Amino acid sequence: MHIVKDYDERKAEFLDTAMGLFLERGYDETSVNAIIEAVGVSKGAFYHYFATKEDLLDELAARAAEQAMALTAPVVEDPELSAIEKMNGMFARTNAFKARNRELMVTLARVFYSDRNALLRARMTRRSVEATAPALARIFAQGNAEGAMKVRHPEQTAALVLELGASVVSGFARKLGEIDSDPTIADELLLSMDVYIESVERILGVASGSLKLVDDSLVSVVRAATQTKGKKEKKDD
Amino acid sequence: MHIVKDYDERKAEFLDTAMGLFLERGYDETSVNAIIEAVGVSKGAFYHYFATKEDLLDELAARAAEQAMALTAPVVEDPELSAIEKMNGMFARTNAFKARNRELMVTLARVFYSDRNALLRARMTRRSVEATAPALARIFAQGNAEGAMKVRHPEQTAALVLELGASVVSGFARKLGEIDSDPTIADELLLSMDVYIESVERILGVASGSLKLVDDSLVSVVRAATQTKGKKEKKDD
DNA sequence: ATATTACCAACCGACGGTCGGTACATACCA
DNA sequence: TGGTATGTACCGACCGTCGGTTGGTAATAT
Repeated sequence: MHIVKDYDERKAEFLDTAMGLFLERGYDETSVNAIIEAVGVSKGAFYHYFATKEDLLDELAARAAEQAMALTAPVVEDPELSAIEKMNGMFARTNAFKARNRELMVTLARVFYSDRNALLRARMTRRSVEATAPALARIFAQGNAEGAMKVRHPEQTAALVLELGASVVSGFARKLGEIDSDPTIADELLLSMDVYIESVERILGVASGSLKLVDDSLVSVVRAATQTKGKKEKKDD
Repeated sequence: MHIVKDYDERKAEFLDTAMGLFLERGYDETSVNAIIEAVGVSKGAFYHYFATKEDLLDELAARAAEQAMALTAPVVEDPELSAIEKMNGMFARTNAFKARNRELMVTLARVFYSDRNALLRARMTRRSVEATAPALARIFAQGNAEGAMKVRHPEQTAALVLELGASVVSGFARKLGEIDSDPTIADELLLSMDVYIESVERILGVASGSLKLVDDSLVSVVRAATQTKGKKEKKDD
C-alpha cells in the first residue's frame, strides 16, 4: 500500500497530528513512531518532511506565532486607534479567541504547566515574542507621542512585557495543575492576573485602570479550567 | 575493583560532575553514561543515588537555589536595613558573587542561552523563585510600611519580579550567544539591564533611580563575556 | 554470622535517525 | 497511445545510543 498526497497537505497533516500529540502527552513523551502511526505513514515519510524531530517542533512554533500575529494584526494596523485602545483591542481579540477555543486553551495550559514541555514552551514563547515585539514597540512609541505612555526604550520594554506575560501564564498554568479541587483557586488566578496588569500599567507609565486586559470571557475560561481540573480526580496514569 | 565512599561525599561527587557536564553540553546531550564515566563508577552506582536522571536535575536545582538563598540571607535578615537598602544589598551581594566567579557565570550564561537547556533552566528558575519569593515579599511589605514602596500584593509581585528577572537574564544570555564579534553588544546588554531596573522601580512604586541593581563588577563580567565570545570565532563543533 | 549498604556490569525495550529501495506522478518521445 | 525516463513521495528493516532494570558481589556495620 502506498498513499501519495500533496506535499503541503501531508506536511500540514504531520504538523496538526504532532501538535495534538504534543499537547496531549508532551514533546519528549511523544515519539516519532507515535506520530507516524497516528498519521498512518512510514518513518521514511516523516524524515522526508522534517530533518529532525526538533525541526518539526520549530515549524510548529513558527506557525503558532504567525497565527497569533494574524489574530491581532487588524487592530495593530488600524490608524484610527490610540495606543491604549490598540493594546486593549489586542487583548480583547486574544481573549475572545481563548473563549472561542476553550478546550484548546485548557489543553494548552497543560503544556505550560509541566516542566516536561519546557522545550516546547521555550520555543513557542521565543517565537511569539520575536514576532510580536516590534508591533508592540510601535504601539509604545505611539503611546509616548500621544502622551498616554512614558516608555523610554520601546523595543526593550516590549520584549520585557511579553516575556513577563509568558512568565505569568506559566505560573498561572502551574497553579491550575497543582490544585486538586480548590474552588478558591480561580480567584487567586485572577488576582495574579490583576497584579500583572497593574505591573504593566506601571511599567508603561499609563494611568491606573486604563488597561483592560481581562474580560468576562477570559474569566469564564479560567473557571472552566479549574472546574475541569477539579472534577477529574486522578484519571491520569 | 570496588571503591567505597561515604554517601554524602559520593553524592556530591555525582552532583558536581553532572553540573559540570550539563553546563558544558546541556542536559539532554549529557547521558547518564557520560556522567558515570566521568565519576568513574558503574551505572548501578548512579541509580543507587538517584531514582532517575531528572531526579538528579531536581537536586541540582534545589542545591543551587539553597546556595543563592544563603548568599543573601545576612542582608535580608538584618533588622537595621530599610527595604530599599535590603534590595540593593541583595543585588550587590549577588553581583559580587558573579564578579568573583566570572568564568562560572559566563558558562552559566550558556545554559540560559540555548533552548537545549530549557528543562534545566525551567527547573532552576522555578526553584529559586520559590525559595526567594517569600523573603522578597517580606521586603516589599516592609517597604510599604516605610512608605518607600507601593506594592499592593507583595507575594504575587515578588514572584512576578523574580520571574521577570529570569526572563531578562534569559534574553540577555541569548544576545551573548547570538553575537559573533560585535563590540557594541555590551552596551546593548546594559541598556536591557537598565530597562529591567526601571521597570522594577515602577512596579514597586519606588522613586526612580533608588534601585542600584548594577555595579561596576557586573559590568566587567558582561564585558568579559562579550570579549570571550568575540575572541573564539568558531571553536565549537 | 548476618544484615545492610555501596557498588558492579550485563542486559532490556524504546528511542531518534539512516538507508537502500519501491510505488507513483509527470514529462518526453515514439 | 503506449513506452520509458526522471524526480519525488514513501517504505520498513536496521543502527547506535539512550534511560533504566536486574541479579549479583564486595565492603561495612551489628
